Amino acid sequence: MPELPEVETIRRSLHDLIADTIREVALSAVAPIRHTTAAQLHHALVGAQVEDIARRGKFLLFRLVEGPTLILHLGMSGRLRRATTASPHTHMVLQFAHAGALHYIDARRFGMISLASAAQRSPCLDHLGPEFDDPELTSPIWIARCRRHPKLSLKAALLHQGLVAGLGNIYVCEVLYAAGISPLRTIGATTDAALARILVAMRTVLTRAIAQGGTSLRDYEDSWGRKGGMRAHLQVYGRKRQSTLDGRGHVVRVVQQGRSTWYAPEVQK
DNA sequence: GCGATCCTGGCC
DNA sequence: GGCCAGGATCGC
Repeated sequence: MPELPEVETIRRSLHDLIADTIREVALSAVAPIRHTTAAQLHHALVGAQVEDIARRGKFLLFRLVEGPTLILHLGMSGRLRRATTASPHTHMVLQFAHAGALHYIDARRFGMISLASAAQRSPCLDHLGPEFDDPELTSPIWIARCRRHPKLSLKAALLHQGLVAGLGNIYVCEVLYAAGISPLRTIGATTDAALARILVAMRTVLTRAIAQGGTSLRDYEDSWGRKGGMRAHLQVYGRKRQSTLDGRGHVVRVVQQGRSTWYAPEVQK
């Protein structure tokens, strides 16, 4: 469900947990734990103080004052909620000394709960590309990274977390609309100038989406249950047989790699 | 590269 | 009943 702007919004909604201490950890029998065990999670988390909460791509990182980092990915349906009553899909509850309970809820269980060693090495994070706002991601470096994947469609390339971390289905469609380039075009058939436009569009769209608190289509909310406002600004995503929001084209849906792509052929070449 | 697969739920 | 869903991984 959540892409980078939604995960970033959730991260910001957890600010009051920093410096708080985890009193208890409860894990469901089917919690999507990866690369670690329930026992290791208990050992690492109970009694631990939160140093800070960071984000890497779509991953949330709870850095602890001592010990490893708790890594959460929300998959398609994952969410974090302040709550007192567990739902059937609550897989982890962190009970904090001051802030109360934080519930990790994930009906489809595509998300993951993991630990990174103190050295910050993690199989989850190792292959991620740069952050969209990394100042070292200059236009020439971006173009060079793209050129490693000449056969990939732009849709597939931007979804690939190893190229740049954090984009998902909504924002790939929106970025390519903002750049005026077809999602079906391959990188090999895309000019340097067009790739540079994509980098600019990515930064513009994601920055705006974060400012809007993310996109709430169905059930996305931050940890306090607040919805995001970006949906009202989407140009193409989900607008089947409608015009684009700005009225410059009409939106069609095609399927790439088994996933819906929304774009406006008159505007995106 | 691409499709299948992991899951549950909502909607037509 | 079938199709669709903010994702990522693992096989040909």
